[in-house]
Amino acid sequence: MKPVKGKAAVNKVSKDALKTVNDRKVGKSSKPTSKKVGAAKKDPNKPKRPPSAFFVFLEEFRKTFKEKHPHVKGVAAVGKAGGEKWKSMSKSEKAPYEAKAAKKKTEYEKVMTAYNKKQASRTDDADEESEKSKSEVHDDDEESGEEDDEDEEDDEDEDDD
DNA sequence: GTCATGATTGTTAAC
DNA sequence: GTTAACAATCATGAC
Repeated sequence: MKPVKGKAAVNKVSKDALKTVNDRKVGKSSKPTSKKVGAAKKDPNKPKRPPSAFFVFLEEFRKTFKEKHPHVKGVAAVGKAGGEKWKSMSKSEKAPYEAKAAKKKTEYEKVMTAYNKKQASRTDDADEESEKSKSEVHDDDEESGEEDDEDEEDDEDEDDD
């Protein structure tokens, strides 16, 4: 179990936004306009974004990096090294990672569609349910089970390449 | 014991 | 079109 991930994912945002942004793009513009900050509400049920090609590569790179530099601790060093290597890689070298990322993206779109549908129907339902739920215990819908796409991950994984 | 931080790039979504 | 947010990772320090 890794409860930390949940929080890490959330908390990292703040620091990421603070520093990364500051370093990366803020340079171009100084617009503190909090766009989604206020509008974006966090949905624990919302599917996570798929890893980009770089992240797919990073996963593998981390393993290699750790083997080569077992004494190096911290993800910062790995991230930096991975970033440099990524830049030095040729398109053909990145291809397999991009393919994997594309696959994940497709899945993500699928899940998102289902999620959006669910949200829509839920909102609709919520309207009616809100009345009923007053007297009834709203059953968790999360149900869970519907998440379907899980099975795919089985065959996806190591694909070919 | 729990949480934030650190570093990277790509992609997405909101404006 | 622009830009902020977020995706993974994990040892470590701070509280």
